[in-house]
Amino acid sequence: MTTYYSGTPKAYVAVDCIIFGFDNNKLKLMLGKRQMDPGRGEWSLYGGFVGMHESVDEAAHRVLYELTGLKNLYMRQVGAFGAVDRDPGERVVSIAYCALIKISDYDHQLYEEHAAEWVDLDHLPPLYSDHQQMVLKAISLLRKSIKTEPITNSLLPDYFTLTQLQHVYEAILGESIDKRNFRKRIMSIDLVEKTEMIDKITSKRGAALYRFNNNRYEGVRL
Amino acid sequence: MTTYYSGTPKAYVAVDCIIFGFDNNKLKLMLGKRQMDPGRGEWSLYGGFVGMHESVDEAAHRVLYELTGLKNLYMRQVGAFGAVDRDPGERVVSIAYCALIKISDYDHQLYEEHAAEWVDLDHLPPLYSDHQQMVLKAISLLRKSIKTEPITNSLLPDYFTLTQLQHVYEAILGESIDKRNFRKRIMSIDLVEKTEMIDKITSKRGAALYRFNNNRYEGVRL
DNA sequence: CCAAAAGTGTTCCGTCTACACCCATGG
DNA sequence: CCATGGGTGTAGACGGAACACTTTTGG
Repeated sequence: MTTYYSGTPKAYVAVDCIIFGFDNNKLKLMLGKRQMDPGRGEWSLYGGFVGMHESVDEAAHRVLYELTGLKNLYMRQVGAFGAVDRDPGERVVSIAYCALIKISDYDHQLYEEHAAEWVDLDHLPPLYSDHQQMVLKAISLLRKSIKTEPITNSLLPDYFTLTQLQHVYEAILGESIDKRNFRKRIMSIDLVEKTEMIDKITSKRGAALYRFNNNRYEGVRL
Repeated sequence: MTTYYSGTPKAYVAVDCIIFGFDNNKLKLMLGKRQMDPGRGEWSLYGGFVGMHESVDEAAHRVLYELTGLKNLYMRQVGAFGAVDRDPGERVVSIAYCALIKISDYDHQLYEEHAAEWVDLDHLPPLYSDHQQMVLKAISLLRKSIKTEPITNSLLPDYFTLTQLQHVYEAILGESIDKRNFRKRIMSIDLVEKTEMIDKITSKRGAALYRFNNNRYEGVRL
């Protein structure tokens, strides 16, 4: 071990995961009650410390994996949070990551192990430390990226109806969208393709199921 | 000092500043040669370690102040960089910040003290560690934010011609813009106001000098 | 007198928006 | 048979893009 910077103070470096899911036409956030001091019992994002032999990105993926059993999820850095007293007692700099998961893929056994809950985004409880700021920033980023990146495919199951897709857009943007205009836009980018399957669960008539085709959209706006 | 997290490893936390200026119709980046090991002599962004009694944001402002003598500059977090071996020898997580400064305000005595140089953005030398990635991400952010935030007022002197303003946009966006369309857009948002002053330096005929009025643009697109 | 930069409008085209009715079916 | 959600087209408004000539004056 070299000692180039001896005398310089170090800090704990953590990651916190803002995990979004989509269910019942609502955006949900995965929260848990903190199981360690300080802040035991408060609602909190899932997080963990960055190990010495993993990058910060890897730490975020690891934490998410430990929580959900899922790998290769959409994850994106939200930002570093470094107020002096953001953690009571110790100096912890935390790097927030936003993740999108398909709730249907989530291993439900893990709910109880981690005391995880899906909380409705517009009924958030008070959160530990600066976690609320992290969530707000993540939502703001989501709203921007939904216009240029195909992030919805991380939230929906493999097959879905156009109405479901529209609901995802509406939940993220926080506004309702005209059905005909929405379908026109979606069809003009060739983001999805129709399948032969029909969903009869949510409607009597039945709705065509679509899937994402893996074209990327380049420079497309919504 | 409490010891909630004893056993957890710590890391050095640093900030690095991507400092943009505008001169001679070009975007410039302030670089220096590293004056410490490791990497002594390599081209590098300016950075420093985060102290225990300052937030990460404050550390970034402090580093910028030490370098330029300027306070209250536009600064924006670019992101955290946390590869395991991004710093040779020690584990350093660095948080990059983008700053915009008016080159005319810069105290030129400080150039030599810090061996700072303004380097043309499209002739960047190889940079230390992951600093090039930081720069690329900062440029990408700049391109996005110029459409929604009045960042140009951080790059131009208090009084400027519309042609200068257009050159800033062109330099950041990396493409040329139609003069008439540009002026129409700028006038439709009321971003700037005409003054009685006339600049006779760059043209024989003389160009009207404008200044920013401090309206912010809310939700405006370019 | 001419080179060099400032300044100024119009037309066209594509995109976004608003808007309402019929369809299929399970219960 | 009716309630429920699925599916479809058009017209008007708006904003962005293309485009060229006149003005002023220092040298």
